[in-house]
Amino acid sequence: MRQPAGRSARRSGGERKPREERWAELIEVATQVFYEKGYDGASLQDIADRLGMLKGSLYYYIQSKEDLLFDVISAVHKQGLEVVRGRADVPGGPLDKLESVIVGHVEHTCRNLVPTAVFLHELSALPVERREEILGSEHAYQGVFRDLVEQGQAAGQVRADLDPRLAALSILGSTNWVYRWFRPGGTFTPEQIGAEMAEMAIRGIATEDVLKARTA
Amino acid sequence: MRQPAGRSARRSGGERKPREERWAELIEVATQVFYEKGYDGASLQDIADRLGMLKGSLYYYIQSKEDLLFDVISAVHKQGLEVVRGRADVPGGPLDKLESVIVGHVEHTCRNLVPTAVFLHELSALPVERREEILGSEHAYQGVFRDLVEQGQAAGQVRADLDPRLAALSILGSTNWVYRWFRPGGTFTPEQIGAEMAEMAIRGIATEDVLKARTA
DNA sequence: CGTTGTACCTACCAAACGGTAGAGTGGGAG
DNA sequence: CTCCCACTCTACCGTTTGGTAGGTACAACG
Repeated sequence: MRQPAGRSARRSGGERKPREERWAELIEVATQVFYEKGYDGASLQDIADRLGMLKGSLYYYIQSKEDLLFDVISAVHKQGLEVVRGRADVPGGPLDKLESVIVGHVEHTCRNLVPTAVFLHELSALPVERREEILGSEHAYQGVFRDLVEQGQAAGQVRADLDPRLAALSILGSTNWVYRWFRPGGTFTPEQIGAEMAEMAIRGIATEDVLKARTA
Repeated sequence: MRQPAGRSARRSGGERKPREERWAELIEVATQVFYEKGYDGASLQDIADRLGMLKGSLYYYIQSKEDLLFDVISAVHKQGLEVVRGRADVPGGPLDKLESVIVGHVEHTCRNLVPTAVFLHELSALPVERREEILGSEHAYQGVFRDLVEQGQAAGQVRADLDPRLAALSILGSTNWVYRWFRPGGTFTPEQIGAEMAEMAIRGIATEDVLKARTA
């Protein structure tokens, strides 16, 4: 099949959309298609079909398929990073901050499930340079968590024998994994999930003193 | 380019390999290629090239590309499940079992990094029926963890207010995430990582009593 | 020596892929 | 009324894809 050719004769009614609005639609549709089929499994034909557009017309908006993935991923990553960094600035001790960060991170993941899944799953489809352009060479996300763990250790609130990087990766693992099982309308709300996960994570790394104070 | 045609005239020397040995090579190469390029991004041409074989010849061994992915994934999943189930039968209380399960799971992941990554990353490339054929309809892996959490609660060793499924998913998240950052020869050995992660996970869900006893 | 079966090659398909060039087409501005 | 240009379509390209049909060299066996 060269081109569908069926739905030609100009989409009836002919509601023309302005550039910005159409671009937003493109990103949204592309995100959804990448989510369903993966980057390599998705074709520009799929995306164009859902937009009621022909494949070639997409190139009025994009330069390449890869650009599309890049835009999808960098948008959601930037957004998430802002959330997490904002939460790290909340008043209180390191553990209070960490709690806020975890809750914020989980909520953001749940509320942006599809783009987040694309980010976490398809990042590897980008060439290394563009990947690092997004992540920042020293893994910004991971850094926020690790820094808070270290601050917690300095304050005597986190077990000193713990490796901060390992602890950060453990917490990031459990929270990032959420994108694989969370479905809106399930048993728990994003807030509940965030709260429970924060509780587990913090108890997992805290010193005895903190735990006693926390329970009391 | 139709076919390379360069290395024709029958692979010189002509060391013929018996079926079983060649099959093992195929699986190993396919696993590696799927790991590097993803299932959709990998082509049978890639795989055949690395085997020093022509694309068409692969069909002497397989029926379809999908079969290859299925075999890779189901093998490593079965193996991992055996490890985890075996560890769950270790003598001791629920938390001792859970600790052993976590350590075993992490070690297995680290020692089978490439196939595990393919399993966790490309499972979604399989059609639902075959996916469920592997996982078992009620998520066998997750079940092991959840059961242990519930047993822990029954024994008063795990906080009663915790949702067992959520706890299991949290633990599975942090341990499964390991495939994304572990590299052999890094700072930590699989044993160390397993031990630390088990410690964090168990402290995260245990009751105060258990924690006091654990420290002492 | 002839037969048989294994393991691979040759040569090909139709379909789909990402991408390009250029021709409309309709609405808004002058 | 006209002209412009934002936006989409038509028609195509070269390449690669998963997959197939039939042939062939070789070793083992009777």
